[in-house]
Amino acid sequence: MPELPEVEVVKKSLKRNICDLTIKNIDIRNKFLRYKIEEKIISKMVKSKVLSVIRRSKYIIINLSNSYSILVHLGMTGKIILINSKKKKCPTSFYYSLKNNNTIHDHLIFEFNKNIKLIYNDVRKFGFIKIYKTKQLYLSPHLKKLGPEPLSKRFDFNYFKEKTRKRRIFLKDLLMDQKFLAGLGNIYVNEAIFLSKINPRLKVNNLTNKEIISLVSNIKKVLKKAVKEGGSSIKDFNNTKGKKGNFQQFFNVYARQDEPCTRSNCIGTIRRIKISNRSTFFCGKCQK
DNA sequence: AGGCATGTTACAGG
DNA sequence: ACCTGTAACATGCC
Repeated sequence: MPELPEVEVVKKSLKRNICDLTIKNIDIRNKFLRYKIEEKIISKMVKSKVLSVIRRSKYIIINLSNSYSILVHLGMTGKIILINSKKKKCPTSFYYSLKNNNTIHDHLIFEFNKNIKLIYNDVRKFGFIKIYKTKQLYLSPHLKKLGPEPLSKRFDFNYFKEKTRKRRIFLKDLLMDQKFLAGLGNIYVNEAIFLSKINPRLKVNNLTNKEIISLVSNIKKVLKKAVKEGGSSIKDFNNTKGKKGNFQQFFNVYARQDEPCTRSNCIGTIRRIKISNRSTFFCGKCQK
């Protein structure tokens, strides 16, 4: 589920649905996520109110009225599900009433007023929830070293050029590096590199100015489009209401190995290789 | 049975 | 101290 667009979609929904609500209870079903949940600390959040919900990179931050913040990362398979137990038409309530057997990966349940429940579900448990003093949040090891937001003005040609002058890694590894740019993952890196017609194994110090300009532009473009389409759903549901994203319909290369290149006028075939042990998709013809 | 999966980070070696 | 590459984490699906 979770690269920048998917996390943005979840954040938007949380913003709409839990701002101003008060936490009434926190039920810890399984404290062994990526980091062990400290029951004592998390239970201190009860009775506080949600002031705001924001996103930084692939992290969701829930700011509370008690001067603490909840930092959430969804890992590979983390999901946030919202349920309104009063509304029979609430899609997730419906889903939960049907698939009663599917709650084994519900690790945390926040109960708010107004009959709203927030469930943190995570099959692989690579995700986590941590509590920080709001003031110290950005000093946390998770947020401290992150590069700029791709959709911000800080991420531009000059930044890209400056940062890559001396580096000798593959383009794909650079874009996957959260210290260089925060929020891209395997899907959107593959897609952005395709749009710019560059070979993912090009060493970054060999990028031309033209190519850098193109990459900056296409990274922003693909992320905006993906957010607009509700993110990508590879399997299972995606947003907090159990609704799938649509961006997977717009994949040009991701998971399309052996298919003809999607670029008009290109007769190439999409290949799959490994870069740093992650699947990498590109057209051997138009991404030389 | 073994490979694969939207991610991060601890560690080793340069 | 910085840069780079590798392995590990836990679970499910082909």
